[in-house]
Amino acid sequence: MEEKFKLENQLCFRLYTASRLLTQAYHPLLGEHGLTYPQYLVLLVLWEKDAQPVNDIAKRLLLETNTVTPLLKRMEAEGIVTRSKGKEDARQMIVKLTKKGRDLQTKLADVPETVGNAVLCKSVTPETVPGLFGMLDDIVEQLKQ
Amino acid sequence: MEEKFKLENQLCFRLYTASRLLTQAYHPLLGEHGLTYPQYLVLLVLWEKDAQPVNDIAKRLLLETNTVTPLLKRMEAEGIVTRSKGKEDARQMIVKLTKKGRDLQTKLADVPETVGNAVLCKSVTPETVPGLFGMLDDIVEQLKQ
DNA sequence: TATATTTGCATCGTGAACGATATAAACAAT
DNA sequence: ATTGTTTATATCGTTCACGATGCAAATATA
Repeated sequence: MEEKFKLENQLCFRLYTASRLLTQAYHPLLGEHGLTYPQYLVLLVLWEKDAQPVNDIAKRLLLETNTVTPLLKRMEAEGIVTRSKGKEDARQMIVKLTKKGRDLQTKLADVPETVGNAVLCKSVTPETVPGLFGMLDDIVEQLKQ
Repeated sequence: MEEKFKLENQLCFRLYTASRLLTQAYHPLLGEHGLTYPQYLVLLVLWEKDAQPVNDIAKRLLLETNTVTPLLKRMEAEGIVTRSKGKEDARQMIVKLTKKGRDLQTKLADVPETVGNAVLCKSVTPETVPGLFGMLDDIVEQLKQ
């Protein structure tokens, strides 16, 4: 009854903490450009492929549309994206980058490396990261059911 | 400019997703008893050591007190904990488990194993988990600065 | 073609997270 | 003792997450 409830034995608490702290490491870099971390994730998706419906963005990030919709509306208010009804399917809202949204990619060019360097330590190195990625991917795949 | 911005190359996105999905796995088990995952974390802390000030709980969870305070007030409203001014230091709020809070430990006895089994997969096994824990702990330690 | 179902998105409510700020108690330094 | 500083917690505002629900467009079925 004791050991299994110890915080040190919980995978979830570690993931939760590591995720929060690493997200915080992005904060000063993104905040400079008025972005939050989830908004940055949306940009990553749109930089890969512009003009996507809300649903595709949500699926890519494994989020619900009711999380993504208000987030996109804030990004629209900031002039980073536009949202317009789909031509062939009027239910869809197509999200497109504005020039400002595209230009952010150049401005944020150093972010991945800066954050990447911030986490490098004894057991997390270019050699061990692929193994870590593999385990996290397996966990995600397992839990997507 | 391309590769480094790919979602698949982001450690943070993996941690963020794995954390969210694993937390979701707790949801049906905890919701049955009216608990959220962060509230469950507070219980883990108090089951280890009852009667702690807000600050000690927050530090243990690496959270700010402005996150923990409203959370504790909700738990107090549910009758899971009590909050009372400290005797020797009147600034502190000492958080104690009620009988209901202590009894939850018995009721939630199966939770760690149930969730633990849910994440087991190819690359995440009793043999590999210590390595994963080590890397996540290093990341957390690194980012706590 | 009329009706039913599904799909895509939005709205609403609740509970975190967290930066910024406030307040009161404890402690330190005159 | 008075003033200043630190410490412990609380309050406020904004932004996620996410379950539940609503609605209109698309699609399937009768």
